[in-house]
Amino acid sequence: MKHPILDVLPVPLKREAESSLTLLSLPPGEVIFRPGDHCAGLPLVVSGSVKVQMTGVSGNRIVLYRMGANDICTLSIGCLMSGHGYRAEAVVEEAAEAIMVPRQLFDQMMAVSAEFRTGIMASYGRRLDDLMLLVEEVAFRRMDERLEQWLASRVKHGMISITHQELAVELGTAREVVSRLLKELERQGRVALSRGHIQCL
Amino acid sequence: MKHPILDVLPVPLKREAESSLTLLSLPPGEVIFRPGDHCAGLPLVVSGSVKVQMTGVSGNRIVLYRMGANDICTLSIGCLMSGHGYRAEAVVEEAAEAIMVPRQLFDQMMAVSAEFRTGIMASYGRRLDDLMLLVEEVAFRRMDERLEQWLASRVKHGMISITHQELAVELGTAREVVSRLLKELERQGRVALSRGHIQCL
DNA sequence: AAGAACTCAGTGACTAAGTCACACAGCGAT
DNA sequence: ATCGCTGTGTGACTTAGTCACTGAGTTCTT
Repeated sequence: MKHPILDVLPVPLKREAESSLTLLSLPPGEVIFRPGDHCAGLPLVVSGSVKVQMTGVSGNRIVLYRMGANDICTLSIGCLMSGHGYRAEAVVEEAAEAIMVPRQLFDQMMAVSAEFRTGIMASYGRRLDDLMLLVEEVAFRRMDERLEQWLASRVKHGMISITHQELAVELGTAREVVSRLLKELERQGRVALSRGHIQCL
Repeated sequence: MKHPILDVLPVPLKREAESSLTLLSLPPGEVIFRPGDHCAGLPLVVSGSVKVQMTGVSGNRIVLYRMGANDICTLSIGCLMSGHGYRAEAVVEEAAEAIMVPRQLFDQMMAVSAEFRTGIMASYGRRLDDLMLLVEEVAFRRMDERLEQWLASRVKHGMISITHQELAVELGTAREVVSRLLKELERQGRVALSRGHIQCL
């Protein structure tokens, strides 16, 4: 099976998982779950990239975190256990492959393997850490710094394809703020702007 | 034993827990853990109130959430599992009682009881939800609304004992901002201010 | 009891960020 | 070429955060 958390399972259970679970192919733009949705099982991300974002009462959105290869959708466990609907939304960015582990099988895995439990809990811990850092970032850091850091962290060949609106959702701010900060960077000769693209120099 | 999560355990393990675990008394102001601390075990809060806050790179602090009676310090599980130090700090507000479950015993409980596992995971889910709501609040909601809501949520007999600085940490903003907003509320005749106290009218 | 030392609160001046309203540019469809 | 849609630029204004400083209320000293 293609997800490392399954490799820690004892052989019989691993076999069962391999035979009963299928690899889902998720095209970019696909919405895996939306606010209010009920949780069908635990998604394990095998490849690609999925962003998790939430919409506030005000209608504003913000990206909370991303999941990549080998990640576990920890958010789903809470929904699975408490029966609440999701509060956030998951959208595929780069075409992804995922495995959906149904609740019953998940329970079995948790019961049987200490290593599996540790993996799940550690994943939870990381997510909690991510969110704590995000709170700090949103509450205290300057937007120009955050923007530059975001750009630096995901340039590919000096070029990024994204609209100002999308970038605003990444940072949890308004489109106008992003436009103005980018314009200032352009004036400083640090980037070149064109419709839907940012060229980092 | 005094914490409900322990009641779901099978009798032998519950007995063992009752005999080996002691109830810790924590006076107000006591720091249960600080950033960087290593995790000794899973704290279960039996009574009282504990706030969890973090300090940003800028030195600013913000309260992330509170734990009350019957809560589980979910944050500790991540540290326990991954071996990382804490990123936040826990401070006792109202004198609290807590039980500290050492890692080995916690592992045993997780191994033995499905109900215990479900309780732990559900607690994790709630904490994630809290933090997601906090992100939204900090990113998008107006400070005056947040301040009024905070006051409304914890008035006792119309009176609150807190300094503007402490209130600023609750909301993740600057002391001056709190002072100004409170002064405006006083001008509107909604509160009466005195050193260290806010009287809600 | 008087003064020193400390904590808490108030405020002006300024910068950063968010909101609102609107103009206009790039691009695809007809 | 024109229309319509989406994306971007900008001015004017409000809200929030920062800096520097004053002064008021407490507690400690002697």
